[in-house]
Amino acid sequence: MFLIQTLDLICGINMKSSYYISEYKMPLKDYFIFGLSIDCVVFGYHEGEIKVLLVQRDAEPFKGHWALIGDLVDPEQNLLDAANNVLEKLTGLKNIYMKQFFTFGSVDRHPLGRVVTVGYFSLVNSIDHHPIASSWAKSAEWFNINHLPELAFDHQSILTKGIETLKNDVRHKPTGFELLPDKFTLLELQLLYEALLGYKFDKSNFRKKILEMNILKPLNEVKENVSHRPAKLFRFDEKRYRILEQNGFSFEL
Amino acid sequence: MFLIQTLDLICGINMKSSYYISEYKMPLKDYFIFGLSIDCVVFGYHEGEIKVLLVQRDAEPFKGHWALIGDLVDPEQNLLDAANNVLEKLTGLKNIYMKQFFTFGSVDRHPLGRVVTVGYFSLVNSIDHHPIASSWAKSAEWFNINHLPELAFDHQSILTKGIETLKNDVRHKPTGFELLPDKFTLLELQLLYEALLGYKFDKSNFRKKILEMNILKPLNEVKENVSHRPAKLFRFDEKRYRILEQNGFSFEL
DNA sequence: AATACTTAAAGTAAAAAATACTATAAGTAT
DNA sequence: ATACTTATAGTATTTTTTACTTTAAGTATT
Repeated sequence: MFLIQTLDLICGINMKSSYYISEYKMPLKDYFIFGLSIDCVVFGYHEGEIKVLLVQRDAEPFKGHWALIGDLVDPEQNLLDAANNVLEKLTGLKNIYMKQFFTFGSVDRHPLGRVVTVGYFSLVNSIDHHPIASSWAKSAEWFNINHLPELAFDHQSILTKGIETLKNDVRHKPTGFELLPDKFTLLELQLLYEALLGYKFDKSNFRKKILEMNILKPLNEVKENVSHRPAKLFRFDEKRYRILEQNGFSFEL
Repeated sequence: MFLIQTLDLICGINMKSSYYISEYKMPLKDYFIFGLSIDCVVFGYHEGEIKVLLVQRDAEPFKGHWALIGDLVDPEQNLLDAANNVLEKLTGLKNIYMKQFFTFGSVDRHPLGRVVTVGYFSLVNSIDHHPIASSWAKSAEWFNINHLPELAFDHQSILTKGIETLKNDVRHKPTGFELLPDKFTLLELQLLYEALLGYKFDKSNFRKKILEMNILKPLNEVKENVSHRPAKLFRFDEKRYRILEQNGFSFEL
């Protein structure tokens, strides 16, 4: 499948300029020296705060610094598969919401050579799972996105861009639901959106607005073990949302 | 700067697992065989239609098919520089609005090997400039985005994603201005947005809305050579927009 | 020079939506 | 039984959006 070994041969029969515009400065195979990695911004939500999962490096360079979870991509692996693998290895979680948000490719960003990294973010509701078992990281921790430590490599800019993308998505798509447990109350939803957007909603109006959208499926259950009137539980109705979306509905809060 | 030649040496002294999580299946250097390319979706606007610039391939594979403009990235070149180069080589245009929108990395997407491509889109107002001079393309043409020919490689999906991103951006950011000449009338702006969004605005209300945003600078000039009352010309005031944006203003049409 | 025609630009009333606030219901804890 | 907490429904006011009307300012024609 990979023809790189025969590239020079191909070039020999004048394929050099047949694929692309450039007059190449060097043999075609010298263009095939990029490394590709995934860096994953894992968001969680706990007690009114948006968190991000970081691991502490136990090896040089940047020993002791915190970093995003990431890994080199195997040349036979698709990007999204690689991203899912990275997350699964660290947290054991599968089938998590994942979204590619930006690709970082500064020439100098990595000491090993020209490593281009694709940034993904994922939204996780079970903030407890993070069994760390890695040869290069000694611990993993959730950090409030407003109180971050110093990060390794260019992970600060990756994280910043990831946060920016999340905050932007949240305003126009029902993104946040992935951060809540499957069943949630309207107040829990409101508090999440307040944390994400950074401002308060009027309780009554928030309820009205979100219910009128018709994207929540009411369950015949109520919150248990609360010392006050228990609230009804809802579930996000993704199917319905997709239908509404196709008919021109747009989610706005 | 590039340490790839010495990677195996490094691996020899047990750096293998110090950067990343994985226990690698093969020598580290075998991960550095990716090619990286840029594919650029060039949007234009002419007589009420949104257009995209395509070139026709004059070489196998996909000879005769239309394709996005693109090229391999030089290992010593930053991504955005590479994207700007691609555009400049084909159109001669510099300092064009460019935005990275998605990275495509299917294992099988390219016959030369594992080539990951970063998708950019650009917005161009001078739809006339496209002096084609290339060894692999015989012509360049603007296509209405609703009437596209069959495309080479996976360019159909890249283009689709690019169009989707543009249409999405347009609703929440003042993106479209780059498609108009520097000075424009309110009706011209309205017609552009109608083409981009696919529905009509009430003229009077559109004017009111956009002027109240305070992101247009009125000029002391009017449209010339028209056979009716000439409209005032405006210019997009990007500086002002940035300030408003930081204060929480969000562009919505 | 008067008239017709086209588009610009301003204004206005009705409808809809967002907002702020009030009242009541349904549960737990003491 | 009473106090307390949160859920849930409702309503009146303000603001925004929408649909429509009127007037102004230019060109082209007769």
